[in-house]
Amino acid sequence: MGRGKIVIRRIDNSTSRQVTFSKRRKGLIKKAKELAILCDAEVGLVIFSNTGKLYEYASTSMKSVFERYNTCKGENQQLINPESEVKFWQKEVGILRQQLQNLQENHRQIMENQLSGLSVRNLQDIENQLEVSLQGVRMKKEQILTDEIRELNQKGNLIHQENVELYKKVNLIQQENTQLCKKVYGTTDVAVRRNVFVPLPFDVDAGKDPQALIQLQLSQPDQETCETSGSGSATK
Amino acid sequence: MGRGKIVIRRIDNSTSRQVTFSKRRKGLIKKAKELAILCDAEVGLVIFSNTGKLYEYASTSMKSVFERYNTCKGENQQLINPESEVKFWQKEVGILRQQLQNLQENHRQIMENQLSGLSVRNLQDIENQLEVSLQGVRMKKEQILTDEIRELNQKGNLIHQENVELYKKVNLIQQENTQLCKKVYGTTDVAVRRNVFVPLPFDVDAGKDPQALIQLQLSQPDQETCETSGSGSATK
DNA sequence: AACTATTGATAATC
DNA sequence: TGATTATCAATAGTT
Repeated sequence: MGRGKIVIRRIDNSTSRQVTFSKRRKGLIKKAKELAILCDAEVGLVIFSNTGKLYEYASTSMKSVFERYNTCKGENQQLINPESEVKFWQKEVGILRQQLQNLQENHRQIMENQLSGLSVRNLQDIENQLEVSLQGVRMKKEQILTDEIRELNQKGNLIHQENVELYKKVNLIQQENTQLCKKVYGTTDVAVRRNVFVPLPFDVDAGKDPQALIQLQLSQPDQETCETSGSGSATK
Repeated sequence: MGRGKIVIRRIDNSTSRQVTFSKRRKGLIKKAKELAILCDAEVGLVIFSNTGKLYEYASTSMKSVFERYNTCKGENQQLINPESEVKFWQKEVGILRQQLQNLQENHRQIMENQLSGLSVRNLQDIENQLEVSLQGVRMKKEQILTDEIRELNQKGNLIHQENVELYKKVNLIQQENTQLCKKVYGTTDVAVRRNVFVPLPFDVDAGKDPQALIQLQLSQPDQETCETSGSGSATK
């Protein structure tokens, strides 16, 4: 391809080498371009000179060529270069961002639930208030009941005392009767003396739990024995 | 360079294009090699065919070429340098990991709070159970009270009836007395007839709220008028 | 860098 | 795809 054939080995002469480098480099890049154009290929060419100078050609861009190269090769051997490292970290960032979003969504929902939890607490407050009110009602009810019991006991005692007095009077009259009978017939009037009234026991607490009574603070009359005889009619 | 000159533009004929690609690709790589050897250069060549197939040549290694390329370029323009890009993304990952950790810690605490919230619910359950128990106790108490009231009413009625009967007997005996007195003295015995007993009203419900009584389901006796007398002594 | 003799690459063809 | 070859581009050596 020139005035004479040459063997392909490093050119010792520095000048010749540089000259050849210039010529061949230009030719190489030209042919790379032609290949890319003629054959619709993506071509990347990087040349470092002996002296460290960079020459390059890329039909598209060097980045594109590198990435495509890594994609092709990367399926076989990972971690060939920094580009793939960048990809790796970018992927990591993507995953972390997704996780963050999920957690934040979760967080939001929990916060909403907590708000509803607060309303439950409010409901409990209301319920407590209701309970207080109910307790007031209950207290009043109990008051009414104990009052009633106390009044009933008082009335019972009154009636009982009346009975005792009546009993005394009956006895008194019977004695009078007896004396009268003696005077009239010289004997006792059997028809009149047929019954002697003995008070029935006024025992309202029979079978009751004493503690319940204490709790109720009832003023119960003491247990008594009394006799009763009855005939009654409602009048109101 | 062939049987005829060609213009450098995409070869429409697919077959021709592929053939040309083969030949020129080979030639290009050959020349790249020659350049690297002859001129002691570092050369990297990447070729993607129309069909996506990868062909490559690197005098040293593709990784070496890429790294050297990036080093060269990176010193001039920072943004292209994957090294710094990697650092950037690593930093980003660090930040995101920190955020994730914070959120997770937050999440954990909230979950614990929710657990304590559940225990509040448990406490409320317990409280509800307690309330049920209390209601049972209250019911029993009311039952005791109403039973007591009913018994008192019954005893009251009994005593009232006794009073009425005693009253009748007093009247009867008085009549007898009167008759006897007439027979003995021809006149009435004043000493014996000094008192006439009239039953006191047996009104336990006076001043009470009728609705309260209905609520208590008390079996109240009809309001009556009655007279009572009492006397008592404890025995238990 | 220019010139050119010569080689080598390759387009066209089979 | 490979071989052939006529042709021309690339370039080694010279100036």
